[in-house]
Amino acid sequence: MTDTLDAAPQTLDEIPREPTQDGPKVRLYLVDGSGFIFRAFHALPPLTRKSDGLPVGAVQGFCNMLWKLLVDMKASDDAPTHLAVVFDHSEQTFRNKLYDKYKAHRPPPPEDLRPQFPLVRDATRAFGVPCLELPGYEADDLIAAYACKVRDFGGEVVIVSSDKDLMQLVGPQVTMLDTMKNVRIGPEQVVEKFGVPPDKVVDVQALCGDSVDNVPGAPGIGIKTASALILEYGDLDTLLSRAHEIKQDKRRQTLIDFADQVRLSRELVRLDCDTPLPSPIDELAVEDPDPQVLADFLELMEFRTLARRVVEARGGAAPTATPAPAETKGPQVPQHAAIDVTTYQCVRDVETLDAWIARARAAGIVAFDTETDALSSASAELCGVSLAVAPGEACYIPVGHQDEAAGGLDFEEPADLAQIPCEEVIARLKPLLEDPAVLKVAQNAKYDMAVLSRYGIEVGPIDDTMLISFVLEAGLHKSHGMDELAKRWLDHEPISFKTVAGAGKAQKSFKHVPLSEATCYAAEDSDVTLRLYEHLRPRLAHEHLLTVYETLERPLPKVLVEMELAGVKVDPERLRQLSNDFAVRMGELEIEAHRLAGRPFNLGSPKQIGEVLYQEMGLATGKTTGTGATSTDASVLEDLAAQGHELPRTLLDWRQLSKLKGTYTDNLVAAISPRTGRVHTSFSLAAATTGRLASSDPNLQNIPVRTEEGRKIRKAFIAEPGHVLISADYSQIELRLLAHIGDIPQLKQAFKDGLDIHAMTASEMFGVPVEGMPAETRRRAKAINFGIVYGISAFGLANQLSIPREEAGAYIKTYFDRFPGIRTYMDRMIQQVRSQAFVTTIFGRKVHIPAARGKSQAERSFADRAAINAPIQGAAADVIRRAMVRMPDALRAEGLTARMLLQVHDELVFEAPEAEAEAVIAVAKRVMESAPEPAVALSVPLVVEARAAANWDDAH
DNA sequence: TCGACGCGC
DNA sequence: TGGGATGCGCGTCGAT
Repeated sequence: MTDTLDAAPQTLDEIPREPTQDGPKVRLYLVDGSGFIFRAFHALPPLTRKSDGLPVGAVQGFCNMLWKLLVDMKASDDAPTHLAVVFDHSEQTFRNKLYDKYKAHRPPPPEDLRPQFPLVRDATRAFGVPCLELPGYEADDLIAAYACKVRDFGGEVVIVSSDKDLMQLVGPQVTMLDTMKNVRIGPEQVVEKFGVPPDKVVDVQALCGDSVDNVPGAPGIGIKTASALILEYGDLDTLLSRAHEIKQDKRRQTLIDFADQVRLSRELVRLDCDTPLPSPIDELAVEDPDPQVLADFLELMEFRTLARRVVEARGGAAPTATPAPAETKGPQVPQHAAIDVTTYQCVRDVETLDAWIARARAAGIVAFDTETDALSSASAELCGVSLAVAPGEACYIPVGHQDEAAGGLDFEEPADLAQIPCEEVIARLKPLLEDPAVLKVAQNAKYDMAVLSRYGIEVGPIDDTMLISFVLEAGLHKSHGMDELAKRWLDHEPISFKTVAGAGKAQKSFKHVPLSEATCYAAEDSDVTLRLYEHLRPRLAHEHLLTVYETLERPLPKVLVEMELAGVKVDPERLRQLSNDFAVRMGELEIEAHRLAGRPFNLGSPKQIGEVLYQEMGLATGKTTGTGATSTDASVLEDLAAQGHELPRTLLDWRQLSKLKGTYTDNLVAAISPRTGRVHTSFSLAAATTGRLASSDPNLQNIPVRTEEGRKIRKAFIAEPGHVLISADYSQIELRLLAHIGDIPQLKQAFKDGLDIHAMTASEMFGVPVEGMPAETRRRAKAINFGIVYGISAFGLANQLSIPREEAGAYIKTYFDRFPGIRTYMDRMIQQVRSQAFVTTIFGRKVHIPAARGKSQAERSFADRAAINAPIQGAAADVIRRAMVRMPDALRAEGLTARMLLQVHDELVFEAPEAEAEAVIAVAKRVMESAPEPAVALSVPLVVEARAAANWDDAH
């Protein structure tokens, strides 16, 4: 191989495996990754990836720096034997326990920077360099710990950073390197900066403090004074104990008054050399990057210049052929051996468990899945956890398996069910599942996160194969469940749950499934998940959907878990009373209906209603259902009632009550969790192709609101004592987005002027002034506005407004004449869906509409309407998702304890202490109205209306 | 398991 | 030509 990287003085074989052994001296380069990201972000002009607008400036700066370092290193006399990039883990460290204001004023990282954090770690790995990070510690502490260790073994350390906080580590064997300014920092440079040698830097920093990190220090003392004092008295303790000797009155008093604060400051700035090392030093040995992995990464990031440099440095020619178009090439997918469930391991002792955890850490990635004894994550108990560290390398860790209650004539030998105690498993898995340096992968991560959060584990960082599939192929498949994905991509049919647990009446809880079978089933799920991840994840970047995934999907499971676990309080007494009331009135209506029909019949059966109305009473409207049966739906019954018939009205009234009672009152009471006394819905992220969420078990997105009777149910949604419910909803969000997307000047102006949009539409269409406009005129315009969003036809509008079809057709024609931009928008979408079979939202979400390739005209018409609607409905869904992602932090930043409980497509419902109501409304409005920014600058304002009240109906 | 119906946005 | 003729969900019920 002529790879120039091989020309480095040491090859892998010569690198000592143990730094303690005799042999070539260790020379460790530690790159301050976190410091570098921020520096690159602020120093370099903003750069976005051309294909999809993903901000990548800091990643590019980082890659250039790392590449330059690797090249320079080889040429230099002090080339490293070992190398790692060190990252901060979380905002909470032991320093926050010492001093709660430590780094408290730090604003959250800029929005453009956040998606780049994981990418920089990807970059590091692509260059074949280990990433180091540790929960509860800053990068500086890890750097200190490694530096001390290597130094004590007689090795050398080069810290690639310009952070002054690291200068305390400089010494004969430890230097710093500022690659951006290309300067070395040794003891001399430290004296230049602090006026004292490195071993006194901590004392000086303790005295002068640091406003950026919120280290208090002593007021009025800066570097000059501090270093002079330390030089005079020798060290900080001596200075403080002899503070009374200081001549200057003010300075003397300051040091006496603030002695404790200075000592605390010293603890905050002193780096901890005893920080545990996440990886042994010999695992940091310099290795050449895998050329293919690196090339693939640079290609994905579209760093063409750097990619060319890397190829040239290797001695190869720069690629001359133009790469194939992105859509046709497809990313590389690794090939693996077929799935074999007999190879999985059942983990039943801690040594084996620890070995699996170590393998996961070494791999830096682990797929996992939780097995539970129930479907609802809010109540499910853990039965076990499976892990996969590589394709085919998976295990199952049972924790709650039991013998089935031995009853009757069961003489079978009791199975060996020895398992590691649940608490032990949780305690050992927690650090792994929370480790920022280990990526977790799950299928439908929300479920596992909800289950594990009740065991005190906050899983992260995490990728979700279901959401990746959804981003790539929403609309192409009805479900993105694992079994379907496995069949589609791995050509493999996983063991079904039914096979191991049985079905129907005979179904048993997973905890009663024998361990051997449970292991095959559970471990296979993790194995499949990991393989799916390897298959699907590369496509995100390749198909320019990484930003959609990172911003609109990946952050949401965590947010939704919090909402689902919070639940919403309902008043069971009120609902029971309503239910009784409904039942009584239904009984009366039923008697009345039987009397009118002349015989008893089932009011709940459309078929029997048809017999009574159409055959026996001879009524007719002619409307039929899809299967040819005569329809009895509400619009038909309304027509018949309008003709003066009594029975249809009775049926309509009965149906309304039946619906309310059957769907809402009774079931909501049944849905109250005995554990929390609240109702916990489940939100689905991958249900509606447009990106809307869906709610189920129970569905809290279709609680009645339109009728007086229905609103009684809404009134049963209440807040805890001393709290209020707050409802914040977007006003006309879909029409506003249509105005923006379709670029409709009159609509945009009307929204900017805050006009009544339906009245303005009516005025524009019918040429009547808004003032004194008849209500009916406005109603018609409103129906048209909504119809347009849904791709309505003249027939549909005629039905909606009960007007002749010709008249409806004329309205639509007038509408298009007045707002020609809308016709243009519709035609554009129809053309796009017919040529590509998908449309996109302004945020980049892709909605596939395969019916556009359908055989029948009906199918294609359907596709046309979906194509008109999807970019609007989808953009609205994207907007509220963005608001939801930011909401918890925004509330917390204002010191508010309010919680987000529900999302109803254009509405968010919160629960807050009464005293917080106003502040919460302000935050909710701000976050929701600015949600599109900075990704999209809308040409219309978004307006959110919010109210607080004791129940949902009054708040809405 | 399916279709009809009806609740929401 | 002419049938079918507003988007996206979920839950209940009766009929099969």
